[in-house]
Amino acid sequence: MADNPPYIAQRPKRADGARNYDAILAAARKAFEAEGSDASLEDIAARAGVAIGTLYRHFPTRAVLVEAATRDGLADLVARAESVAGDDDPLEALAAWMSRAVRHFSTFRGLVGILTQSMYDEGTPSHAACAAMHDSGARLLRAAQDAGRVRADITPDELFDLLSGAAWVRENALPGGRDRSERFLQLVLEGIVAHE
Amino acid sequence: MADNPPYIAQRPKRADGARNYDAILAAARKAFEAEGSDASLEDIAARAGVAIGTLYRHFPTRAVLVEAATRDGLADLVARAESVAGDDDPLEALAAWMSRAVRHFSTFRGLVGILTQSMYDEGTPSHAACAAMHDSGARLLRAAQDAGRVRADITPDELFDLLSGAAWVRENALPGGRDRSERFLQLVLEGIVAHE
DNA sequence: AGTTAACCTGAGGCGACCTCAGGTAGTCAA
DNA sequence: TTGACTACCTGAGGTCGCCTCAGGTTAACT
Repeated sequence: MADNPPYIAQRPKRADGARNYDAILAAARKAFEAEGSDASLEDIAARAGVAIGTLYRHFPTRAVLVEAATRDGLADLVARAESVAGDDDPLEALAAWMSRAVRHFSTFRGLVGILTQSMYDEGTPSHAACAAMHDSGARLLRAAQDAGRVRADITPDELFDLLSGAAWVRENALPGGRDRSERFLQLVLEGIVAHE
Repeated sequence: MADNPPYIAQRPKRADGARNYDAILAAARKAFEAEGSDASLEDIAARAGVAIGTLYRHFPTRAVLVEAATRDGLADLVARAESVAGDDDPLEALAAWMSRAVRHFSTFRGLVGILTQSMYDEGTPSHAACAAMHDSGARLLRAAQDAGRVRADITPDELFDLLSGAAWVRENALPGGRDRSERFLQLVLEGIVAHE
């Protein structure tokens, strides 16, 4: 028990270190978006103008790099949940947030998988952020349920399953095809709303 | 246009060839189930008691091997669709078939992804089988819609999105955790049924 | 200017992918 | 049964991505 917490990347204080950290992160985001979460780390290092060892110094693991690259987005998602929490219609609030979440979950190919793993596996760099996001979503769900707008028998985990499914569909869309995740979410929501 | 069709593996006629083909397929199925669709091909060859070159002779591509390993399952799915097509309740028939499909789609990690790609990308070894399965599902959907049991505005593609989402959830379940795809499917179906 | 430790570099070992030149052995016809 | 044909098999080796580590560099602070 009490495994020491997973390593989380932090921006170095020395000027050269910080510069490289930023460059790697920028290159990583671009590469992930273009090629998915399994993009070549050596490519990322090269594009950042840095030796491979430097990349590993700052981000000892691919998971650590992914966490750093998606940190802001997840935090934003949590913030947004709090901002819509006071809306008139809690169902609208939930739906809007879910749509946002799906979009973030499918920022690049492979992200949903990493996030769903992280959701349940402590010891993963993204776990803390995921847990926070889980709570955000759970609160919105609860509010919609308390208002009688969503079936009472839906659990947060089920909500995230549906959400992940939508994100997966989105991230696996053919390059040309349009986004079908909105429709997915719409259908899912209709299976979830309370029919008086 | 008229790209030549994708290569499909076929069992050789010579005795040694057929033996090795079978051994590789058996080893591949086991490996895929244990480690997902990206299991090491060299391991598979070794476990089949065959040199790596032999594996590539029969299955020039990972996709070809996956196709061969899942061929029977897909065919079975199509057959089953035809067998339930005459059932009393077309919604029941559809639901039962979807549940089966989800189970087959998540035979091993990575399969759903391959199948959804194959669904829309001709030039993929599994495309023909996927297209056949697509039609099977579409027919069941159509029957349920004609009977007024399912909303008329659902398209086959949407059906398969939902189905893939469920399969993805299932194949990404934590080793310990129980299967949540049944519940997923149940919720999805409730968003799809016609409300009188 | 000197010291220190944070930082950077890139060669190199490992495993997986895939190819190909050369060897082996089923099969069939005579 | 024998010979010839050719489908089939083998495994060394080139490529690439992962990751480590011994040794060199330099920012930052005194």
